[in-house]
Amino acid sequence: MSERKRSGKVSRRITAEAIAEKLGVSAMTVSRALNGRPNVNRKTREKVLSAARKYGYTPNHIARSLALRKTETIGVVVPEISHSFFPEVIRGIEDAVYSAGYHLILTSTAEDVNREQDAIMTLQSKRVDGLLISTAQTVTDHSMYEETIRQGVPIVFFDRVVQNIGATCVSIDDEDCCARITEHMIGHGYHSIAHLSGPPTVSIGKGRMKGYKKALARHNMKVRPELIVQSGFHEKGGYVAMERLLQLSPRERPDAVVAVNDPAAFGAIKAIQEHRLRIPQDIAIVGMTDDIRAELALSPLTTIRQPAYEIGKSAAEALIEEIEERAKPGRKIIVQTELTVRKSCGCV
Amino acid sequence: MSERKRSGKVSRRITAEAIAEKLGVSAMTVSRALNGRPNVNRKTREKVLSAARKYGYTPNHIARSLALRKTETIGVVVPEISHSFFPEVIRGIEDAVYSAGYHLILTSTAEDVNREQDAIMTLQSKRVDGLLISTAQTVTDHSMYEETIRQGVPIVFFDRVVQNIGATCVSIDDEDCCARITEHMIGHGYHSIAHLSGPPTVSIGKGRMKGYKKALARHNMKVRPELIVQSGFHEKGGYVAMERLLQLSPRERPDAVVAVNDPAAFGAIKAIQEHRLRIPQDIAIVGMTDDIRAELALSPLTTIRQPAYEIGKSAAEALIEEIEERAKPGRKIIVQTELTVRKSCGCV
DNA sequence: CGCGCTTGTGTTAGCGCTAACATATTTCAC
DNA sequence: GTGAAATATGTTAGCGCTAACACAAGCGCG
Repeated sequence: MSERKRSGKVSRRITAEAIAEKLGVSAMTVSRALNGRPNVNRKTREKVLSAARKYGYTPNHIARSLALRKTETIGVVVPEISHSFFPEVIRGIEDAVYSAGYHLILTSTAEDVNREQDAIMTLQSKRVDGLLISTAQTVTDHSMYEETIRQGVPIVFFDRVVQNIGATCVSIDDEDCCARITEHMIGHGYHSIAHLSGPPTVSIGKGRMKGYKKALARHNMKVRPELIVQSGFHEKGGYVAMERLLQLSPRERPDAVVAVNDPAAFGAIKAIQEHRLRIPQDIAIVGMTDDIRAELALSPLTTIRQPAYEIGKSAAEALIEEIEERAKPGRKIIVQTELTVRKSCGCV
Repeated sequence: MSERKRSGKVSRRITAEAIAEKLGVSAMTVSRALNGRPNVNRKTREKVLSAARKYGYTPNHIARSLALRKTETIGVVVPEISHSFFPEVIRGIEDAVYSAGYHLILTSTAEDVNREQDAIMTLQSKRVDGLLISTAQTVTDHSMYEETIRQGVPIVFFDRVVQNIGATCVSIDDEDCCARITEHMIGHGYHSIAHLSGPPTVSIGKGRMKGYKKALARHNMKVRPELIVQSGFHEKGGYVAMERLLQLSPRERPDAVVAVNDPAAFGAIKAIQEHRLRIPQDIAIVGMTDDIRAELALSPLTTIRQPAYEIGKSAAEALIEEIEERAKPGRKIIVQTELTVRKSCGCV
């Protein structure tokens, strides 16, 4: 029990062992008292607790994690944090995680595959007990996810999910959503409905495209390939894609647009307005997500409300269940959505 | 070197020591090779690296942290994550932290003092190397911050800062900002300018109030107490506060409103519209923050752009400098702002 | 009154890593 | 070729905690 420290910088922090020494008990007794384990005399426990308070003891979670081989921390990997969707998801995650006594290491990948790989690696180094991932747009190789799971670290995907590798996925039913909102447009009597689509590499992009086509098919409407333009998930892409649609001759031009999400819709709205067309009279448009800006838009955007908070919360809860082995991985959890009708679709 | 594990659950993960054994070298050599330290034979280093790759070795950062007494992790405490300001700040933090090789544990307090205390405690338990804090609205007792600093954990406050306890603060010049935008209103010729104020317990609330009064004073305008209503930082408070102002008799009623931030302004706008008053003709209004919704509002909101990303980035950079002892704590870092003129003030 | 049982506590060792020191090997000047 | 410096590697111990086992004392019970 050497009193020397190796580095000059002496840690001011008191350890459980130091408290033990002061009280003339063993470190183990202190540990037991502090963690509320049984088999500690009431008197002893009180002595320990009051000493801990007195000396400002903060348990060293790092040492604890090393000894117990668990960190009570989960890693979150999101593609971005700027827009309203992910913060809201994170809020849901935070709440669930907090009440289960876990913590949250947040990494964002800026939609970059390399950064995502990097993030997953370092989160593993930090020995997170599990991972919550929404994939970057360009990810196509899933081997790292599989490897992570094989190493015993459960993953729950949310929103942008990866099916078929045995991990639990939490998302909305993209296909159904998009079909519903497309049918809403069909119900309005539009007959030339365009789709600004997401990248086909991402589950959401694929699912929504499928829903769009399905809705058309159900009403015997032809899919016109020139009316499907890939916009991606961001405003800028929506703008560019819409510009492209507006180049079509007036006869070919769509009278309605189903955008893959709200930000893309905002971009499209900007393009439509620049062409001095009216929404919804000249071109109606709807989005999906319910971005906080949707209500404020010049022509308030009809959209599918995607309950970001609930997605985050259920994903976190599912992950913690799997970490604590109270549930098996590989579940599909669908979060309910609802159509939020405003004006951009042509309703009142 | 017992081969038995205590728990049934055997860790599949390979350790540096296991690699050492396989290669017939010592654990130390492996450690040196992996960490790029000098004094390792080139051949040996390559052997180690390729073995590490081959066996899928992930360094155990927990053990490393324990040995080195540093975690390369910083704790972030924010009051909320839903609105556009904090996500943007976090993005700035994330970028700075990522490029310095640190990581980020995020906690949000929901504006609750107890949750904040709790968060700081557990972050300390996790032995974060430093803390980035934006205080909850209701915090008045600063002893925990001081205690944390005394324990050797640097804190950098951002946005909602705590002065005079020796910690570095990163914020905008609240007083100056609010004075500028108030003077902008005075320049428009409004002579009955109200202020929706933040809570006086928070640096921002105090500073902006001061700026508002200063601007009036500079132009020999009287401060009329009935025109100062506390709204807090959120939409709802803005709405309620504005309702109160609208109860005033037409003679006393303000012709312009300076809101403490954009969300409060949005609440106020809602109240104004419900009273069928026009913005800016009947009542002009300005905010501060530049919320993403500001541009989209019916009468696009004139505001002071508060560079959230830069605030996050400089705060994180400052903290890391202090952690690495390249800078001393107690600095005041002011981030520049700019007036963003739109329509709600009466311009154009 | 000796047996097992419960309760309280201590001891030992190990989680996986790395600093500091110790030792072996090579390099090279003169 | 010899001593000193430079390079490469090993050994020991410790970061702060806790599981597993060991042990001591007090308990009731037939």
